[in-house]
Amino acid sequence: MKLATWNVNSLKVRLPHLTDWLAQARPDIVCLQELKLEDAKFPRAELQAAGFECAVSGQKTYNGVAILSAQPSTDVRMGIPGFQDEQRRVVAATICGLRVVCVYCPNGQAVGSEKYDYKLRWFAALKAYLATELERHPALAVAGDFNVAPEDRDVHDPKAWEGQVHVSEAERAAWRALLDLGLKDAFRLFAQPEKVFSWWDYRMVAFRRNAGLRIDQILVSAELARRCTACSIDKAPRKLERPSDHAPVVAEFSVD
DNA sequence: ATGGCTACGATCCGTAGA
Repeated sequence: MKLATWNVNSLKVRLPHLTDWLAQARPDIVCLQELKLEDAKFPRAELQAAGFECAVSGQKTYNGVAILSAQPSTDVRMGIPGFQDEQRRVVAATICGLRVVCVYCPNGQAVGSEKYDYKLRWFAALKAYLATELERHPALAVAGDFNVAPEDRDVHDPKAWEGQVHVSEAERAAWRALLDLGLKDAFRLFAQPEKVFSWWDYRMVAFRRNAGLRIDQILVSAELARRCTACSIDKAPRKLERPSDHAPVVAEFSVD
C-alpha cells in the first residue's frame, strides 16, 4: 500500500503532472495541498477517470486540500474540530482501515508576525485533534506540507536559515509535539542520503543547486510505523516544465 | 542590500507563498 503527499501549488496548473505521476507511481492514496480552487472547480471527472475518488476541501485562490484514493473513503471530515478557521487546510478520511489526515500547515510568513502566531495556534489545535484521532484509529497517517524543517539536516544551509520562519525553535517544538503523541516521521525510519529535500524556491535556480528544505512529511502511528517498509521523496516531477515547487513524498506499508 | 519565481485575481500591479 502506497501513500503519498504532494503540495501541487495550483491543481488547475498541475493536473497534467498529477495524472502522469499517478499513472507512473501508482499510489493507493494521495494527499494534496494548495489546490487553490473551490470545490466546484475540482477536476473530479479527470481524477475519477484516473481511478481515484476524492475527498475535497477546496478554497478559491489559497489553500485547499484533498485525499485521492483508489479504494472508497469513509468518515470524511474537514477542518480541525473546535478550531474556527476560514482557511481550508485539513481533510481526513478512512481508506482500507487506514485513517489519513491531510494537512496544509500555515506558512507563518515571518517570526513574530500575526501569521506566525496563527501558525503556532494552529499547530496546538492540530495536536489536540490528532490526540483524539489516535485514540480512535491505531492505524493513523498524517501527511502533508507541515511548513517546518524539523532539524538542521532538513535544511540546505542551516546557518543562512537560522532563526527564520520554518526552522525557528517554536515551530520545531510545535512539530516535535506531534511526535510526542507517538507519531514517527516515516522518512526518518530509514537510512537516507544527505541533503534530501521536498521544496525548492522557484528563484535563484534553487532546484539545480539543491537549495531546499524538507518541509513535507508523512507522520505515522506506532502500528503504521511497524508496517512501513519505505519512505522517499520523488524529485522527478520537480524537473518538469512548470513544476510545483514541492516534490511528492511517498511511503509504503505492508498490509497485514 | 535586497530581490531573485510562480500563481492568482483583478487589471497591466499587489498579495502570498516559503
